[in-house]
Amino acid sequence: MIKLSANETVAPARLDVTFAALADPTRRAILARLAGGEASVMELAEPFAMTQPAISKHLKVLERAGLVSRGRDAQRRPCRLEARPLRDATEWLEGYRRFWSESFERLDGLIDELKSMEERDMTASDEEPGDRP
Amino acid sequence: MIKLSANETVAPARLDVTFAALADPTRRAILARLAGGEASVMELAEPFAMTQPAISKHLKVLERAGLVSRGRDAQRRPCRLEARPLRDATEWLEGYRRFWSESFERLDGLIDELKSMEERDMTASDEEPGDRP
DNA sequence: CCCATATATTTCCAAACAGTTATATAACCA
DNA sequence: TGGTTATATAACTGTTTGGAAATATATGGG
Repeated sequence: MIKLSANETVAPARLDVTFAALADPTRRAILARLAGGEASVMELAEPFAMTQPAISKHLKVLERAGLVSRGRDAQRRPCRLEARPLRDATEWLEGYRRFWSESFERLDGLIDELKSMEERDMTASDEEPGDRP
Repeated sequence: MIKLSANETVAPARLDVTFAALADPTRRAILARLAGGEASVMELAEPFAMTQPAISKHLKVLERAGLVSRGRDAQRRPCRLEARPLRDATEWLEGYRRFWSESFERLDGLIDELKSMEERDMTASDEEPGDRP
């Protein structure tokens, strides 16, 4: 099993907003776009058949979820990907890896070993009862 | 980068319902409970300050998302965890690993190598433009 | 058959959501 | 200053969601 110590858990409310933010294809596409670098609201809105205020709303959702941060460049408010909540979500999902990974034992062993090599800076927080398998 | 071939992508609509299902703490707690084995609706409802129909609704959401399947045991409808959508969600998130994993290169190399050892049986499907970073 | 148990369905409500249009703010430029 | 561009906010609308309450269905046991 992947061992996640107490201070590596994520507040359930944050997972709520993270998963909710990811549950929309427009927002996932925005994240995908931002994975290629910063972009302005206009640039982000361009591929979509949607008005600019709608995109601004989506960005606010992403911002509230901590998935996007914004700067200031003249009248532009460039958006940047903030992947930290994605890591938290991934780690929550990793708790279920054994249910679908056939070579879970080996894979987990290696991931676990490598995890310990990374420096981690997670904030401690509580978890609803049994939110971890 | 983690290489995901075309037939390993997941239909965006499925990610929609998967992430939406995961965006609720009650449903995540139900999944956590099912990670310990099958359970009836009554057993699942017991820890919550919520009526049985509410739990049945949550189960229907999880079922529509493919996260839960159900059997029949007399008047009980035991629920079982189906982790396949969790794998799909995890794999989508893996596409962003390089944005938060410091030792991404090494870790990715190993995961990728191990991935190729697992037998995969994914259905081919399209993806919205740019839904992958 | 009647009854109890387990679960599902229906109806209703309030809140949240995703989108629109119209308007406001903010920063630059001439 | 006034105009233009970029973005945000407001007000409105239709749809979805999470929950309660009541009722219906299904299964097994006397």
